[in-house]
Amino acid sequence: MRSLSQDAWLTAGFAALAERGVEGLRVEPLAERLGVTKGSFYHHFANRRALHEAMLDAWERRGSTEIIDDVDAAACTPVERLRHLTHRAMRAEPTNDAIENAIRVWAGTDDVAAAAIRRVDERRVECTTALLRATGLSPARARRRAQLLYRLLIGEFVWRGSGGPTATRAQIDEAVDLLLA
Amino acid sequence: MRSLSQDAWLTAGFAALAERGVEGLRVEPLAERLGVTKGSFYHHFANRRALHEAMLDAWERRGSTEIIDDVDAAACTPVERLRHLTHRAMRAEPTNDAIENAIRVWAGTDDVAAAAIRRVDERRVECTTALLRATGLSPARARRRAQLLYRLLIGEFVWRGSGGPTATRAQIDEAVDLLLA
DNA sequence: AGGTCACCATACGGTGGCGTATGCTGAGTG
DNA sequence: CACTCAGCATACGCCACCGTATGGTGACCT
Repeated sequence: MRSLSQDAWLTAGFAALAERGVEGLRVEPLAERLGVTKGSFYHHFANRRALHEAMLDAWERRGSTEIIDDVDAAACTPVERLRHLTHRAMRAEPTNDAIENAIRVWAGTDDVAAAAIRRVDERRVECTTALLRATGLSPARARRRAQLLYRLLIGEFVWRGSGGPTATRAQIDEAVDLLLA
Repeated sequence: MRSLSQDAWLTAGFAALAERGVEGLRVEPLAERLGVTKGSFYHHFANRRALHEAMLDAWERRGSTEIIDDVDAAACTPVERLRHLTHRAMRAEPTNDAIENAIRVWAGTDDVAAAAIRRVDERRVECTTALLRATGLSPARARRRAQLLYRLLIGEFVWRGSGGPTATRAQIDEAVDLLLA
């Protein structure tokens, strides 16, 4: 099947992206990892760039539904939802963290990547803003604090990636408490 | 002069690092940027790796003194110092931001870079912790909140780098207020 | 049985970058 | 004035990777 193999390349691509960043997204090493030659790659993709964009697309698509589903899943009151969302978002998943960080870095030198992560960021902040408003904060304040929380989230991801400490549940709860004060 | 030319390579290196990340730290492009050939490079450095480590060393050396000097410079009360530090640290300086981000990413695949940024992080958090303790917070709480603030700082740097909004003075002040609550 | 096509291998030319070898030049020194 | 040496140029071999061209193979269809 064609789509199956395409997916295999995408999966291998995300693994490489997590390990080495965009620069690790090279055709021949990926082929070796998959146990084939690059002849296969150029059968499924026009060129290296096509893989890149397909990956960005897949990542954005997955990143969009993920959060909303997750927030809708459990917890009823806005505050409970916010706590759930925060814990969920901050929990350590090395591969996903690394991918997100890599794409964020990638965005520094690639317009398509920048556009993708910008849309994802916007959606996430929008979602958080809505939750904060539902707890009674004014629109402007809710947005400011949503951005604050989002910076915290990014900082957590990135710091962990460069050897920093992982936030404890207590720290996360304390941060949310402070935001709701 | 030998040391002068070495510095020129370091300066060019930091510019390349800010623009393209570690992968932009290539000998021949740097040489072209400096208007010489790579023959010059290999006169000053044993190899590419030597430049990398020299840059990490220079960055860490500069990053160490910078903060302490800055905090000692103005403002008297701990709270004033904290505000000054926060504003100073968060102010947008594209090149420095980019260098810091690049080194943090670099740390993901390079042990020497990881060790360097780890030491810098530790020093900064230690400094912030001391300030927070001086405002009356308990040692444990001061440390937790210093880490919180540091995550915020990293998040600000990185988000800005990927197209996010720049924190306003009001947002920064609000964050500090929340931390001191 | 013959044809088609998805899927992959092999071989090739081209490029960009690393590191080395070697030669040139001009400024300082005895 | 001859020597030395820092500083750089030039030219080379090497490697990793990109993309293309072309051929092979097995499954599936008719």
